[in-house]
Amino acid sequence: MLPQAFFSGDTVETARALVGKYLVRRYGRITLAARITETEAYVGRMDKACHAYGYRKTERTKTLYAPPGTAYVYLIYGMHCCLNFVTEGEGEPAAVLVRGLAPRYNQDIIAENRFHCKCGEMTAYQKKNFLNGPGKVCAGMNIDRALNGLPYGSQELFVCGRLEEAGLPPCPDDDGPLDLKVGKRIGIDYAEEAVDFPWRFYL
DNA sequence: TTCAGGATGTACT
DNA sequence: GTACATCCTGAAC
Repeated sequence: MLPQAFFSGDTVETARALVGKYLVRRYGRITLAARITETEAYVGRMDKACHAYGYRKTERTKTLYAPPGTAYVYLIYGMHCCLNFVTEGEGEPAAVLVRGLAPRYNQDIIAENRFHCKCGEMTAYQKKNFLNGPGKVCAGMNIDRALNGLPYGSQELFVCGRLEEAGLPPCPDDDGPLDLKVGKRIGIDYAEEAVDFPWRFYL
């Protein structure tokens, strides 16, 4: 498991560093794992796209002020959940949004959560649109608002640098250098000058 | 393969 | 009442 200190530094750097790491989700007797392929940084201090812009503090945003590594999960567009990890020091509202994943362990269960069918039964369209969006990430990994505020270090949800750290078989495809790309964030057209910040990282 | 449009509930003004 | 860090469907090409 990555140490909590991984999340305590600069938010943009943390977003960059999270790409290629592994998200591990445990519930009941089930363990799911997936590689993080896409992230975005949100910084309340000066970022109009962030829910806590200008240190706004409400019932929803209070989780952003929690210690680093805390899970921030909220509902968007009335029907989808988004998963973030809180960054920087406690009291400093910032987070990294997990926008995309590549399944690595128990793919059949992830497919079941997402499409109510097994991996082998997915259509080409479903394979292409498996976990390539924040709402899809939460659906596949069985993440909802019940996890909002979960402290980092819980066995229910954490991040590790290698699958072996979670007792899972490694994925040889993941060896080698990362082809990391940088771009503008998505779906924040209202955020004025912040729409152009190059705070999105993806493979 | 791309596009437009609708679903849907909560937070905030 | 308005906006929202989205996803899916169906139709056209």
